[in-house]
Amino acid sequence: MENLDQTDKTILRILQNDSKKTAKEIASMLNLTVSPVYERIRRLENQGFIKKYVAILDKMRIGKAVTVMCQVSMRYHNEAFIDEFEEQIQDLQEVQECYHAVGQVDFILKIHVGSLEEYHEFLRYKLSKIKNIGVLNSIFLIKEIKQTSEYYI
Amino acid sequence: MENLDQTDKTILRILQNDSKKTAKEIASMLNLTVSPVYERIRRLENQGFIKKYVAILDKMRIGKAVTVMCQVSMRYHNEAFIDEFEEQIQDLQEVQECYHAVGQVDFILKIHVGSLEEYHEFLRYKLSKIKNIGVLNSIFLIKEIKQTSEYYI
DNA sequence: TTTTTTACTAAAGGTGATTGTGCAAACGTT
DNA sequence: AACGTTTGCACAATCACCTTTAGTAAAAAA
Repeated sequence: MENLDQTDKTILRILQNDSKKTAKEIASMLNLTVSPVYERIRRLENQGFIKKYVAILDKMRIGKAVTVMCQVSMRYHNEAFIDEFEEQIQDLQEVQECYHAVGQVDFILKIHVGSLEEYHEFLRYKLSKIKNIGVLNSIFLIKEIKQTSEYYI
Repeated sequence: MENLDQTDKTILRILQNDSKKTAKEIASMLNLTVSPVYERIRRLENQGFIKKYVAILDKMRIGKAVTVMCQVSMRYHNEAFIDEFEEQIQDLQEVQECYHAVGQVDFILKIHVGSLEEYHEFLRYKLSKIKNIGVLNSIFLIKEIKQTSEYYI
């Protein structure tokens, strides 16, 4: 019940790369009929293996030419400040990802903006407004070597 | 032709969060009928704004409990070594993302594995096998504050 | 004004999603 | 070995939506 067999894994691999594939197409790739494939997909959804289906946009096409990994360290590490930081990050549209890290930095943020000017404004008028930020370190990503949402299973 | 109007942007925002939404549902959200919505979606696909549709898995559910940002600097910065690195990264299943950076480090990798043990093996038997790697710095991500594939448009 | 473009509504045919039934193989138990 | 249970699959039928086409209206350009 809990485990994924090889067929499940193959279905997940296919859907991670193209969720528009029909149950029919997947079935013929697996030498099955539609219904077992359909049932498996529904089970994978209901059991939470598949979290959601999304469209992936071309970031250059929509004018997000600049990607930055922003490393943030807090000045003081008390719970209230941390909570406040995490809350405020949610509302920043430029922040696509934010993680609490362990090591040299406290947080790592992935930022998408249209230009260096926009990034400057993001830093100056949004990120810097959050209290208690100590060190702030920007690493600009100038080329995508590999970029996927797929997990290997 | 080239630009996105407000309707396009709303459609893209909806599809970035749930690509299973039907044209019918989107149409009713926008107070439109089905065909203009459908035509716009097809146009957004054909013009490359929408790159693909994917299923997003729950990484904990599929046993990828450990996420690491791995910062790599090369020993020598000649083109051949760089190209070789970029090629070999493609084949590493644990690497979900890899970017060429500018600043203190040369590359940033996002790694997903099931355990610290697995990460150790990844470093030892896969990443370290790549020639010319100098500094290698692992930052463990212990909590997702924000995690999406959506671009704000 | 005329032409062209753009975005829309409406309707219809094709296709896939969805569901139910039944079969067959595998497994566990007696 | 025989029986019951479970699991996974095939088949078929219905339903909903996708997809396309044709036609209309409004706005922009000539």
